[in-house]
Formats: sequence, C-alpha cells, structure tokens
Amino acid sequence: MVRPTRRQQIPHLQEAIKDTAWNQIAETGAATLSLRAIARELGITAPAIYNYFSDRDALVTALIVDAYTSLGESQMASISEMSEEDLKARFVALGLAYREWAVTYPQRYQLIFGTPIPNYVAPDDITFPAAAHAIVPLATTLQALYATGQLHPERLAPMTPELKSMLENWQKMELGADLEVLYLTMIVWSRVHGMSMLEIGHHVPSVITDPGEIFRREIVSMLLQYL
Amino acid sequence: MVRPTRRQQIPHLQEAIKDTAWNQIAETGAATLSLRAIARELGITAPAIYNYFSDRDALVTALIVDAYTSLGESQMASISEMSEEDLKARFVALGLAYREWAVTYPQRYQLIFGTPIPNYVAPDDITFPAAAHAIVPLATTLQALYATGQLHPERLAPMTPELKSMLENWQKMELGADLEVLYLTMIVWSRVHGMSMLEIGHHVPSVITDPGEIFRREIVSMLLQYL
DNA sequence: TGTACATCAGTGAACGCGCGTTCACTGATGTAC
DNA sequence: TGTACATCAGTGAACGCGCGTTCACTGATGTAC
Repeated sequence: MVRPTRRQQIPHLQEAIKDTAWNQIAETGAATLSLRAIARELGITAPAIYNYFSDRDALVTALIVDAYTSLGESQMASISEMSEEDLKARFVALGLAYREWAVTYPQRYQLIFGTPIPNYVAPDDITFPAAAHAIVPLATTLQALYATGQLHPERLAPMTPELKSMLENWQKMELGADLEVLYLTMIVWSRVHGMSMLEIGHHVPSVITDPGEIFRREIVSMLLQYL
Repeated sequence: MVRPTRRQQIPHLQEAIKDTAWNQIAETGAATLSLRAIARELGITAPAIYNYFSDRDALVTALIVDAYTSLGESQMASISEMSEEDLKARFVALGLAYREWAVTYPQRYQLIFGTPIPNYVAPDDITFPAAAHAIVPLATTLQALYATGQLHPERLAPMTPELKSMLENWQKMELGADLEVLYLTMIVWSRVHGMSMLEIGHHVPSVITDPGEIFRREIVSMLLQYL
C-alpha cells in the first residue's frame, strides 16, 4: 500500500536543496560544494539531506542532469516559435541562445564542461543522454539544412580516410545523419563552445566590453562559410 | 653580506614541491591541492614548504605562471626552426603545437583556462603578462601575414561600429597591431581553444578516436577562409 | 468522536578524517678568529 | 688545526576548522478501528 508523503517543514525540500547548491556553486565553485553548508543555509541539519539524496555524489549528478536539461530546453525554446522553413535563422538563433545560456548560468556551464569535480565520477549512462539532448537541436537543424541543399560541405577540404571512417562509426549510432552533418555539428559546437568558455572564464581581454559582438560575427562567419 | 644557501636534504626542493604539486593536480585536480599531501609525498613536514612559498596561494600562482610560460615556450619552439618567409606554415605549426601542449598537459591547461580554484584569486598583475606571452607568437604571425598581404580580412563581414571601437581600444594597448589582426587573433584562439577544451574534457564522442584529425582540418579551414 | 498505533522527515551526537597555518625548537652546516 | 658561534632548513606539536556519513532517536502527522 502506498502511503502519501508527510510532514515537511520546507515544502519541496528536494528542490530547495538543489537551489541552495546552485547558489553555493555560484559563490565558490562546485569543488567546495558541501552538504553541511547547504543544510546550514536551509536551517536544517546535514543528515536530513540524506532523505533526498543518497550521498553527495548523487546530488552532484542531479545538478549535472538538471544543467544539461536546462541547456537543452533553452536550445529548443530559442527556435520553438520560428518558421520551420527558415533554417538559417534557426541556426543563428541556436548559436545565440547557446552563448546566452552559458553567460547567464556560468556556474552551470562550468559544472558541465569545466574542470571535473575532485573525487566525483559522472555516471556516463545518466550523463550522456542528457548531454546529447542539449546538442540535438543543432544537429537536427544542420541535417535539415543539408537535406534541403543549403549546406555546402564541398567547401570543406576533402576528408581523409581516417576522418571518414571515424565519422562512419559515429553514423552507426546516429542513424539518418550524414557524415558532413556530423562533422559540422562538431565544428560548430566547438567554435560556439570556445568563445563561450573564454568569455565566462574572463579570458577575453577586458577592453572587449561586449564579447557578444564577436560571438555574433562568428556565427555569421559560419553562415558565410558553409551555408 | 650575502650568505650562501645551506643544507637541503632534497636538492632543489622548490622545484620538487612544484613537481609534486603537478602530480597531485594530475591525479585529483587543482581544487584538492594540499600542502600537507605534497609534504607527505616528499617525506618532509608541511611547515617546511613555508620556507619556499609564503602560503598555498603563492604556490598556486607559481604553478599558473609556470604553466603559461611552458605553453608560451612550446609555441615559440614550434616555429623556431621554420623559415620566416613561410608564414602559413608557421600559422599551422602554432595551431598544432597549441593542441599538442593542451593534450600533453591537460592538468596545466585546466589550471589556466578551466574552472577557477575555490577561494583562490589569481593576481592579475602576475598572471596577465604570462598569459599574453602565450598568445603573442600567434598574434605576431598573423600580423606578419597581414603585413605581407596574405591575410584576407575583406572576407569577413563588415565590422559594426561597436566592434570597431572595442578593437580600437585594444589597439591602443597593442601598438602596431591592426584591427583585423586583433580580431583574427581572438577568433583563431577561440577556435583552437574550443576544440582543445572539448578534447581534454572528454566531450568529444568516443567514436572520434583521433580528435586531432578534426583539429587539423579546422586549422586548414582557417587557412582556406582567411589566408 | 476518540484512541491506539504506524510512519518517517528531521534531529543531535558522534565517528574519523584532512586541512592551512603558527610557533618554539633543534641540530647540521658554514664562518670567524 | 681547533673552537666558539651564527645561521636557518626542517621538525613536531598544537590551534581551530569543516567535512561526509552513521546511528539511535523523537515527535508531528496521518491511519485504522
């Protein structure tokens, strides 16, 4: 017989724990994330957290999954109200939304793509699907561009046999994707990632007061080059 | 009167401390770097370290400077024996050497460009010159390409007034550099950084057994696009 | 309506641990005469 | 060559701290009759 959940002094404590965790990550980084500090801030005792997460690592994993999901949702949202025809506009929107998310939630971006947390190993079987989810909108848009003849991969240098064979292996997992599309997904992602990462890591010279300006040109430059 | 340094049970203890620190960073990441653990591994007591570094932060700063210096030196070394005429070859060599260094010393790369260490603030006045040093070889090569008419910035979309004004501010600090060169330095760096970062963070799909293959094409693609 | 009982979210004490940093010290080494 | 002395790299004990996790518990809540 299933019994309902009972008395909770703080409603939605599970969510409150995660929110507090994000606050702490924003302040001093994920490496110092501490159950005791979270409990302190929530006005509960540390062992209470164990009713919601089996241990510290479980909490971290939940945060990582949430972060990937949030990024994926922001990607979807950025194109959800756009015409399905105007694929180039979708491409641009996805790029801008990606940076926007990274800049808005630098701690989440760092948690996902930054230096791994000491003594924490992300369980790939949970983490991987979530990560894939975040990149899918870009990949599908590129695939659609390819299908409608708007992609010009012939402008790429010819693929070496090694590259081709690696991409073919990848293709077996992503059925229906073309080699050129897989390749470009990787390239576009890495460029978008590179600029975003430099920006949130404060490695862009401070005279560049609006790195978004450079980012937007980089997106346009990809349009010019391949689309 | 200057007295010579005296008895040291371990010769070059300062270097030994840094080496041990790097080993520990390689194992569990910079966030858990511990003076006591370093001392333990060296067979000395923790307070002995204070004879060489004023505190933990000073050690971290030294490591960061060393890392930038090492990256800068590897950049210089990659072109030191090349003809000064063949600037395109230099450009390619710099790109390849950059990734090579990042892949060889992922911990150092993460220390410099990854998530900041909790409770540590890098002193910009020490860190900044070291960082600049690492990028200078690329910037000078691009400037030389520009000076010899081998750069084609006209292929870029026209600059917005905002971008132009930011780059002009930057130009005041880097005397003799052209706007287009500053811009391209930033772009090239971010692309090279993006791919390297994804690779050492294990975010490239594992079917891509040799990410270097993609990296090399990305370098060539820049040659095709701008040179 | 009232009472006995089961549930289980949160408590508080305790565990063993490692950390950075301080401080007075020791004892091997080199120097001065 | 021998002795008294200054140096100072490294020691060992101690400080106060915060951490994750365990465990037996308590007491408010809901359920069964």
